[in-house]
Amino acid sequence: MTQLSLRESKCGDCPIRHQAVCARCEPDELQLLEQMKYYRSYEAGQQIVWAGDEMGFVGSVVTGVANLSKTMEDGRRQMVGLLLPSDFVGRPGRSSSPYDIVASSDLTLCCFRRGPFEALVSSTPNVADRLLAMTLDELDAARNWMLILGRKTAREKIASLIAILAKRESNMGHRPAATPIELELPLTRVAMADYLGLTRETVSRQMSALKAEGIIELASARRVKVPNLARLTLAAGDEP
Amino acid sequence: MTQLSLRESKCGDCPIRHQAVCARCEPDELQLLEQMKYYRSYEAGQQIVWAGDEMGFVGSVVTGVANLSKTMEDGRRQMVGLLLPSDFVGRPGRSSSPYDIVASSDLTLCCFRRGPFEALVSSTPNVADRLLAMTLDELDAARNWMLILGRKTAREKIASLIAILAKRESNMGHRPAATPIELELPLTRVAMADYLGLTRETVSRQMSALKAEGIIELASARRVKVPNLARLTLAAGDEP
DNA sequence: CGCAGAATTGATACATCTCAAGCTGGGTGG
DNA sequence: CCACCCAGCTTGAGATGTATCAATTCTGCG
Repeated sequence: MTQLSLRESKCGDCPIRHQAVCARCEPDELQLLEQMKYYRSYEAGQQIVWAGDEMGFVGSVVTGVANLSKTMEDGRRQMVGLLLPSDFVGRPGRSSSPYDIVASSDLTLCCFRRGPFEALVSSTPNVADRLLAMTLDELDAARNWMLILGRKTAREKIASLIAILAKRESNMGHRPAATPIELELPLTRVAMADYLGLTRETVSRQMSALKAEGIIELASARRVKVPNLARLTLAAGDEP
Repeated sequence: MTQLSLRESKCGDCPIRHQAVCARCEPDELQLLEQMKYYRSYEAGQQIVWAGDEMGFVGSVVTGVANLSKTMEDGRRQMVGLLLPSDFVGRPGRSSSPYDIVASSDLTLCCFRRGPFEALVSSTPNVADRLLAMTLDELDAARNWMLILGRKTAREKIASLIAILAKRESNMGHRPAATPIELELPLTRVAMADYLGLTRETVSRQMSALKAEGIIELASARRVKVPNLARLTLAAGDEP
């Protein structure tokens, strides 16, 4: 972890430099952030914040995957946010999180103490603008997710989730559209169930069904290959 | 409509002056908005924007209720936003809406052309800040809604929706907590079904069930009385 | 009064959940 | 090196909640 902090101490080298909340910053603004920032690391499965807890910082996911979830008293849980590298954690203007935040995989956050960061947002339109744009994007994502939760079948839900991850994966590598895509699921079956409003058993069954149809291939439970993204998108109930 | 426009032409008299995107504006800023703004009126059921359409304006709901929804090719529809007075419509930085926008009731919008509004957002931190705060609130609402869609039973879903509307209603009137609340549902049964990811028949049955249990009373299909908000909240699966 | 849209109610079908058993793969200790 | 274990995953059989299909019954309104 210390190693990581050292390696990534220069914002210029940061892997999320051009997607995160700092994306539009000019060199002088970046320097302000550089002075404020510090890294935190978490292991897969580790709880970062409990719903209702005080949360003294905000930050960006640098590497790894985290998730936001809500839990009912009787234990039913719904994931409400999936945070991939460059996504923002925490809310300026509020000191506690209404969600549980958990590291789905090993995770590194680039953090800022809340007070100083809020001051920076007020004084730096390039940060405020980027934060607004990111929040609006998240709202769009949440609304697409609502369509999945409310109206799609279990099969379509699974296909939708894999398609989302596959698209993110294929954008990273700038591949041509028709190439097969391979990816490692950053979620357990239970986490997938919590994402999609299903049970673990239904997730398993639908994964097996998609595999039997040749829409996905499974090297292991977590390693998925998508030979044809268009077919997967079709199975997800989305127009290509 | 013309009458309405005239009546509401002064921002100082506007019913949503202190909740909408203009809430934090100083008098001089308000004057800028005052010059830019214009009203649009829609009748109940009227389509405001089709998904994918060009949308040259943004605005605030002044009176009435609108909804955002997504529709799949086979006709399945999921509502993804319920816009009540003071809520913001449209997204700065994007010229088309990814959602259908429909007036659920007779509706008045306070509109701004997109270009000038975006310029104003850049130059007026009081507007930008308020817009960020409103967007973050909408994101929270969307995430609560995701819990409803993904994990609640039909009965809990109906109770949740009525509770949301009842709370909004009771906040308006500043009543003491224990008073019975009466409200007019701003949605048809079909719209409720689209909100909750159910069918109209299931909505009807669960409404009847809640009525039979005395958790709600129905003067007509649309007029609901909640004798005891705590009981309704309990039926919604939320902690009081 | 009578019509049309909205809402309710009933009977049945089906997708997903629930409960219960196995399976698999990777780590650990004898 | 093998036996065991455990968490994660898969599969099966039956229960159940919601959708679907099909009548009615309301309700507001011309």
